[in-house]
Amino acid sequence: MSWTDERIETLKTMWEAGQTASQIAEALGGVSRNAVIGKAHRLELQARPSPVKPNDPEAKAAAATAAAATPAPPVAAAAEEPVFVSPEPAPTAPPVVAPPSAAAKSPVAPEPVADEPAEHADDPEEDEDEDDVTPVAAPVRAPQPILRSVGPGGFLRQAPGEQQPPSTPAPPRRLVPAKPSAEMANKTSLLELNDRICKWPLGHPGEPDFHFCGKAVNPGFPYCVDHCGHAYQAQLPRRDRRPTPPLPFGGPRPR
DNA sequence: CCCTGATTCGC
DNA sequence: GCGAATCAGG
Repeated sequence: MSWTDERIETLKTMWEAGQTASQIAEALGGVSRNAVIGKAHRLELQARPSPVKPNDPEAKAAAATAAAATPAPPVAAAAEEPVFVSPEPAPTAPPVVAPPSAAAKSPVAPEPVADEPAEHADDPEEDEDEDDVTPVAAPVRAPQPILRSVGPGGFLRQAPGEQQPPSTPAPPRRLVPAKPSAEMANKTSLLELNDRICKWPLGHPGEPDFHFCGKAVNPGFPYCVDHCGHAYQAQLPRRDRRPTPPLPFGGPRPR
């Protein structure tokens, strides 16, 4: 897998939005977490809270040397660049949400299917399943304390099994770490992705109307039922297989 | 253990 | 340029 412009742009966007390297790697597909980190550094996207001490260069150098001979003596110091959070309150999604409209049409990007209001989001017996599917991405990620926001369906559902009591009063609204773009009012933005809303991208990263599907996921998958239908397709015999891989984020954009 | 990002270095 | 291996912190 190579770093196309689109992929790099997605990487930048997600990195700056504070997504973890693992999440980015998963979203991009075909690359490892390390690849993402490595690329991010090559793009000079660094400056993120790192587990590793930024201070004490000698110890770090020592450690690095222990692993492999490190000739480079660290130049002490480097001014600490404080990380700024946007002083403006984050533009949060409005409580009322219109169903996603076909905002961006592209021959490459998945198109939103005609959709009904999410009155009945889950039919438990919807099987596009196991035999002979091409796994594009699978593992579900542990939930992260990202701001919860309404999706196009109006609200988010939980499977009965994973109900969590509202023990914590009000999840504090997280301030947007960087570059909030205001015009995405109704759209599910990168910042609102969590493990239970559909991550199917609509439009192309970097474009103003780029957003994510945002419907409730097909449990166990990163996408909603509709988009799982796009993402996981039965293997056809090789001879008459369609030459169009439905990878999100993948395709080169014809301009 | 799991996760995270940082760094190095062979390719 | 790329990314696996390896590191260290949480």
